Amino acid sequence: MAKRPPAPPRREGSLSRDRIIEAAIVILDEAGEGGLTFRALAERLVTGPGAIYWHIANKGELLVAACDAIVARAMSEVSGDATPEASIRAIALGMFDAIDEHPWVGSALTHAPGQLPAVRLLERLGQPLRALGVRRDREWTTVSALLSYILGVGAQNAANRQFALTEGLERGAFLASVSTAWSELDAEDYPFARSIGEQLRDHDDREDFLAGIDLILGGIGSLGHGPTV
Amino acid sequence: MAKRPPAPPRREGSLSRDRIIEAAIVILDEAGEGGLTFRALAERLVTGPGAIYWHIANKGELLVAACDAIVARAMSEVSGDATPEASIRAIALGMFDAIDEHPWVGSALTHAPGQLPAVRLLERLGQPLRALGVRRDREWTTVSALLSYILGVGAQNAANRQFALTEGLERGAFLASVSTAWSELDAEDYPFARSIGEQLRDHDDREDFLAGIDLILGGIGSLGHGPTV
DNA sequence: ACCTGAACACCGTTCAAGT
DNA sequence: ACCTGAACACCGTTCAAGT
Repeated sequence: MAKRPPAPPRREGSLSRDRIIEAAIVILDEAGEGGLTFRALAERLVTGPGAIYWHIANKGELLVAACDAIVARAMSEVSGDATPEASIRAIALGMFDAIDEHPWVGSALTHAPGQLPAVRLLERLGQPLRALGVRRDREWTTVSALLSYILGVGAQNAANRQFALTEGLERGAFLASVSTAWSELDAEDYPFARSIGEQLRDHDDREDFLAGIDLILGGIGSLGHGPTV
Repeated sequence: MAKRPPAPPRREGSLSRDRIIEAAIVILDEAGEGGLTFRALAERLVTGPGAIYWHIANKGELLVAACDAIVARAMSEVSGDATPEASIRAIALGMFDAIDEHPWVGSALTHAPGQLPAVRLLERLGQPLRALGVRRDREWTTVSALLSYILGVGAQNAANRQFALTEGLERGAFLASVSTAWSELDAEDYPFARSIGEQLRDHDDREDFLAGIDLILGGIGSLGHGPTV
């Protein structure tokens, strides 16, 4: 008689890397970075903390994997666009919106330098940059600037959200408190910060983000693309 | 007979906010973010962990204070420059170099949104931006873009260093490993990343950073400053 | 007023033991 | 092969007790 097959089909509830990552994303969305612990994860997956280590090396790898799942999804949803500039805007906005929906991705991306999630973004930005006619020897510098800007905004958005969540403020209250704090700075040492508080109070993060992208695109455009030096 | 004065002069070794911050900076420089614990700090200051809480509310405040000390120093060392563009470059480079020397500042800055350290930087950038003739209603958008870029590069540099430190690699080895990983990516899905690995391997972080600043400045310049719309 | 250090409520990670 | 859960070596923070 044949023995039981050595690898019986997993039962519905069995653990897997993907199920763990999915649960991690839910926790991160609900409770922020501080909420993701192996104990909370184990509870949600109805198992012990040790079980998770069979599928994932450590917390860092889990964060990168969760981040990558979001970035991959976001990038796959970006549709091709008419001009290279429009493509770059669309990719950047896709990432912005993904981070807006999952703030923890902003900091996770930054903490995983050179790893898959960032590479996905880099790759998507690279194609339209080539189409723009950026010189080969300036490709790295140029994508790198775009990437740094996108990650910079993302990380700050993440920090803002985290701060507001910790303090128990919503966005409006948070901005108001910062704006007030700035307006109370020393008049002699901080004239600019004092005067700009108003613009801070009712700005639009998404518009500002896009304006920054356009500044960089403007800089790329004004460089000229000829074979100079 | 007069009683002992109620507040005798502190003995040399007594604790103070400043001494704590200084010690924190030393630890952060030597051991990175992970090395800063209240126990390590207490040991260095020859006291107990509880004593520190008399002078500082919590770890977050300590990090912001340490970060602020570095930023204040860096900004005070930036000298006034001939043109607004040169000033902005000098401020940005001053910050870059400070983060290069104290990588943890890169992430600390990002995690303290709207707080004093970032405001110092914002203030310094604001003056030359006005001199550049940026329209009043675009001031926030413009400094914000510069700030996001500077913080973005800073946070990534911090992450790179942290990663290399954790992995026990120096910069060259780290770049080589990333470059190799990229060149081994799927040829169909990652043509750009594969081809750019070479430029990554021997790039200069400081030059790239400045090139990004110049792109943004170029974008600001090409906008025109007139009273349009 | 300022400091001490034990104690509390957590972490990430490991590992013998089970199935 | 995969899971369990106690145990280890840490954390940040608190607080009664000291000076």
